[in-house]
This record gives sequence, C-alpha cells and structure tokens, in this order.
Amino acid sequence: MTFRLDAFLPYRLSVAAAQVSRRFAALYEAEAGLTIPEWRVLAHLDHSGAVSIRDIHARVNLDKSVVSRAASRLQGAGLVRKSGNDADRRLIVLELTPQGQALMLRLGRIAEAFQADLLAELGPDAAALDRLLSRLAGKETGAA
Amino acid sequence: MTFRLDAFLPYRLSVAAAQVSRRFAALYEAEAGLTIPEWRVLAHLDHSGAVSIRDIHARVNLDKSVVSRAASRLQGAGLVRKSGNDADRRLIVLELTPQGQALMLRLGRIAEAFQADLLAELGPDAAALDRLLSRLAGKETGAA
DNA sequence: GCAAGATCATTGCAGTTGCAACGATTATGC
DNA sequence: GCATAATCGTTGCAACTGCAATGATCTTGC
Repeated sequence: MTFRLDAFLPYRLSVAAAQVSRRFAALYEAEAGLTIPEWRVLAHLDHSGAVSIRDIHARVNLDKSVVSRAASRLQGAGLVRKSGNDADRRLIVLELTPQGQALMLRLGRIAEAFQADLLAELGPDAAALDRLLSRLAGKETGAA
Repeated sequence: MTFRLDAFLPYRLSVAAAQVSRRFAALYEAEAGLTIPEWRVLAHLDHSGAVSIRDIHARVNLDKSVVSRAASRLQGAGLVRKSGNDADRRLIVLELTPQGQALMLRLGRIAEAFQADLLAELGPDAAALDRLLSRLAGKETGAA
C-alpha cells in the first residue's frame, strides 16, 4: 500500500491549525493591523502584566528574536511600554500602555466570539479536543 | 477579566500542531534531509501517482511557488521526475523516481510508527480528534 | 478562425523566520 | 574578589514564505 498523506495525523493537524489561525488572524489584522506574533505578545501581556521578553518567549512558543521585534513594533505603535528592570539590568520590562489595554479589550471580545463560533462548529467533540491539547501541551517543553 | 491566551483554542491548536510537526520533521530531516514542503510533495506523489503542480497545490495546502521550488529541489535530488503533459502543455507531470519510491517506503514506515506513538499518547480521545479534523478540513476550501 | 480572457508554472521581490553571534549584565566556583 | 560561565535582549544573515507579475499555453465567445 502507498502512504496516504491525507490520513496522516500530523499533517491534518497542521492544516487544520493553519486554517483556523488564518481565519482568526484576518480578524485582528482588520481590527488593528497586527501580525500573529504581535497578537500573541499583546494577548500574553494582557494577562501576565509586566514581564520580560524571555518570559514571553518561553510561554508563547515564539523565538526570542521574533518576540523582540514584535515588541519593538508594538512599542512604536504605542501599545506597549518597555522599561528596564532595576534588580536585573539584563531584563526588559514589557507592559501594555492604556491604548494597548483598550485594544486588548476589543480584541478579547472578538476572540471570545470567534472561539464560541469555533466550538459550535466542532460540536460535541470539543471537550475531547480540549483534553488532547492539554495533554500535548504538557508533553514537550521544547527546552531540549 | 483579562484575556487568557493559553485558554484560547486557535492558539493552543497552533502550538500543538507546531510541536507535533516539529517532532516529526526532525525524523525525516535526519533520514533524508527533507524540508516540510518537500516531504509533503513527496508523500502526496506517493499516493497520487503522476500529477501536476496545480494538483498538489490544491490538495496539500502549500502555495504554488512553494510546490514549484520543492519539486525542483526534489528533481535535483533524483527523487522526482518532471515531464510535460502532451494533452495540455501548460501542465507539468510530476512523479516519483524509483529512488523516490524507495525513500517513501522507508519514510512511510517511519510515519506510521510516529502516528502510532502519537495515537497512544493521545489515548481514548483520538477518535474524537479524527472526527474534528475531518470536520474542519471539510469546512474551508480556501477557494474564496 | 480568432481575439480576449483564463489557467499553468516559474520567477522577482519584500517581509518574516530561525539560528548563531554579539555586547552587556549577572551568577557561580574557588 | 575575581575569573569563568551563564543569561538576556538585540542584530546579521541566510533561507523560506506569500504575493504579484510574467510568459506560455489553452478555452471561450462570437
């Protein structure tokens, strides 16, 4: 028998994730002109409060350099403030500006609505997906 | 309440898919030095037989240009043969060479083993995931 | 039969990514 | 206390991506 790519789980997972991300990315691109890394940094800051680049890099599955450049762009747009950490001067303190917070309020609502639609689309198996994603997330820290 | 990125489905899906893809990509990178697009083209050709770039582009969720360049590299490596279609000379006929077939035999076994491991990791919810991915795949053809 | 439009693969190009330096700062071993 | 190693954020660089031409070929309307 020949190999069937369209029955291969990693491939199907990747395609599905890309499609969902693409659909949602179109929303915040239209709303605020954000790229995916910018959205992730902003969204993480909304919940985490003041935090370093290293922190975001570790939690949000983006390379240090990507976080660094996204943060710079967000700073340029007035959505994020960068300051120095006095206790450890290697670190940078990132936090949302009032404009950043206001934007995340709007984007958060859009995200919730999108997720609700998605869950409706997924139907009764959504709970199983939730469990699966938690299990996968726990597996690989990528720290190797 | 602030927005919680790590409870947001599109984000979690994207991270999980990236991690799974990364793990598997390391395997075929080690085995044959393939990139993700090259793997996809090769794997699709294994099951589809002779087919055009346009066909792969439509089925495998890769841009035309990405498929074109991946096919050229695979041709250079002697894994794929490119020939002209006599009925429609705009089209290119891609097919695996014997070396390509031999490689896919090995990679197919590696892929099956990887998927088996993954399914074991996922446990009893794997069936639900299968249904979900089919549903998502059916939704968006991206033809808009 | 032929002109206008559609389709196909390729290529150019700007933007992004991932990785490996790099300078600056802090932690560790002795 | 001080040299060595580790960590942090940034930047350079090559590779890749996605999009928009481009040239070649086919299809459609008439």
